[in-house]
Amino acid sequence: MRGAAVKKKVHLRDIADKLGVSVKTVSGALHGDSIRMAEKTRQRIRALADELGYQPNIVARGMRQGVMPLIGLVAEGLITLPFATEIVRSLDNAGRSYGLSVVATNVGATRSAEAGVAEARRFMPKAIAFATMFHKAVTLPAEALRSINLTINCFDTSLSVPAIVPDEVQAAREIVEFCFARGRRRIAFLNLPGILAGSLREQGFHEAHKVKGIAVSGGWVLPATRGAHYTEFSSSLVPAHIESLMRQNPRPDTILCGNDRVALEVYGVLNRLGVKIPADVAVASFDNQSEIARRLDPPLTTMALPHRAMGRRAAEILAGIHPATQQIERIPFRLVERASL
Amino acid sequence: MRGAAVKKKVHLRDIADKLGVSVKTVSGALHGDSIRMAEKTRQRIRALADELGYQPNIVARGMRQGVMPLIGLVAEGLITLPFATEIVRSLDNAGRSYGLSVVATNVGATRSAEAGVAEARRFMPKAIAFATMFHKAVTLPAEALRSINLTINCFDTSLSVPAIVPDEVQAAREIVEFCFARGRRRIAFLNLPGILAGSLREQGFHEAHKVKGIAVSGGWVLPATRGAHYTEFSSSLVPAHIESLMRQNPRPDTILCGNDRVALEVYGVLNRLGVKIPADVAVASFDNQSEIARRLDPPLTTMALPHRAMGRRAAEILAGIHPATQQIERIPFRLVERASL
DNA sequence: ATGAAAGCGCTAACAA
DNA sequence: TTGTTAGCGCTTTCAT
Repeated sequence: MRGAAVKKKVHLRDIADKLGVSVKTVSGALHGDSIRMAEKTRQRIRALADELGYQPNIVARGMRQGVMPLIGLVAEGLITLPFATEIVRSLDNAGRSYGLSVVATNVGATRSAEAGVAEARRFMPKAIAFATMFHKAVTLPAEALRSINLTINCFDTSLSVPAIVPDEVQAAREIVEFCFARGRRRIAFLNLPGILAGSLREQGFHEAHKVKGIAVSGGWVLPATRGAHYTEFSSSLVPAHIESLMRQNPRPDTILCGNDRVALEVYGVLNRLGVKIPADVAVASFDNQSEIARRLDPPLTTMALPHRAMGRRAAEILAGIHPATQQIERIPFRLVERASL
Repeated sequence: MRGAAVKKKVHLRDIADKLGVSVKTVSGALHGDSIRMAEKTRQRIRALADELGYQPNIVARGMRQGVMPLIGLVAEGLITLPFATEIVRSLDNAGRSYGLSVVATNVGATRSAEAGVAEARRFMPKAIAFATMFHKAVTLPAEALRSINLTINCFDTSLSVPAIVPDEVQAAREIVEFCFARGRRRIAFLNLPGILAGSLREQGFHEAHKVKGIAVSGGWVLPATRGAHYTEFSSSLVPAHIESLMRQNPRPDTILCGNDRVALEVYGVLNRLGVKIPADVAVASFDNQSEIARRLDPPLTTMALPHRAMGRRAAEILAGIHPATQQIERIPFRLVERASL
């Protein structure tokens, strides 16, 4: 019965005994030692190993070698922005193609990054990554930093560890250029105040205008919220700004939103005002939080955060396949064209 | 320098040597063997261990004992419904209080559950859980099932493994009762066709009416989408249904939505029709996908999926602290009262 | 080209 | 009460 063969745990020892060879020979046949070995012996060994469904005990191997086939992932604030977990999924997926699994641990309000890193280290992972749920600068304790091989969606201010982040400036440039290509010329920007993504996107916004030789209308780059930080709780300025913008003459032909949640609010206000999207005013945004963006009416044109690509690239680096070449590697957003622009 | 002491890896051996005792004594002092040991010896050992920052090598221990302090989490379809990752976060958090970390692996379209379980098993976790991103029945291969200690957000049709799921029937009953308490009597239900949560919620919907002796209006339990399954892509029936409902006389005083995304669409249509929420018609829903529910205007009253509680309870069971007592354990939703009802 | 033996760091029998 | 020994399953010198 084949099932039973797979069930019973089979060790190098079993294979060695059945074949009348030593344990070391079997070990060598299955991994390294490729050159110096009778091809025939190796064939026999491999065949039997397959038949018995041999799986090396990675814990034993880990102890011997001091490394487990793991990526330690220390993630900050999984609570707040769950959709960034696409990074985790992608890292898991890509990691597997290099034979690595993921041990994940959450840190945040109640738990320091240092504690998370220490926990990860105890499993002797091949590499440790620190990830945040939105793009930001962090300053990690030196002690922790020494064990971190890569930061994802953030960079340490010391720049002593390679980082992978989304390319916010590119994203803003590209969406603005797309507006221009669509014949839009008067773009208002309801940006996210107080966060890194916001200021970088604003930079790209201005750059694109400059390149095209189009002036940014005064007073049309506005904060979507009152608080310094963009949180669920900060009071929204969207209704006030949109109402004011719609009263102006000429009024904007496009509202660029700091993210899809801002866009969700913008839709609400425009709806109430009877302004048609995109006939009267186009709307575009950042993130591609698909739950929102696809379901809005009309569906929202937005720059998709490259979370999946970031995870893939991170796995490459962590597996040591294709090391980081720059301190901060910026991954481009992708334009998702829907009906709102 | 204290930092250096923590850096250099310290072994039982080091402590034993410095104190002139045997390795076994140190091991015993730090864990089991509590009774039969000179309290003084133990104090000395503990003190030195602390000072040196001793951390047992869990890989070595794992090899010896055949178990690693891990929960293997095999999760299906993290892609589709990222907000269910609250389960993972909560499991991670609660697991840690029992000294367990989480190795997570995603399965789905490209990868069988069996493969995921096999991967998890190789790390010799204390227990393995299988989780899905929405509530459903699954039929896992017998081979995999044997290694699974708990299913989360799903149950195997064989009922041979304990399961933790959200209590959909309770949720529907409770929200309907809340409508009644608010004086609402004519509730239309735009439900999710073809999924388990939908049929269970429908059951609760009817039960609550029956208990209160209020008749369900004929033709007011309607599918939100055309497709048998609720996916992003199935064509929505929301606009048609809402328009039709609003034309009736008497018309509903409440729209209960299959989930928050349906509610998002309902808001759009009601807005367009100039129907005020909740003055003209109240809206309520299920899930509490906070990105949506908090941000809608007015904020949405909804039954929150108990993902966090599910993760906590799962950790208890997996850690063996408080074993499962029933085949299927149903965790109650929580009413989140906002302004839409 | 293969085998024998040591040892990764820890815990569990068995002795003392 | 403490020490000694063996061994978890594997890889890696060192012999053969």
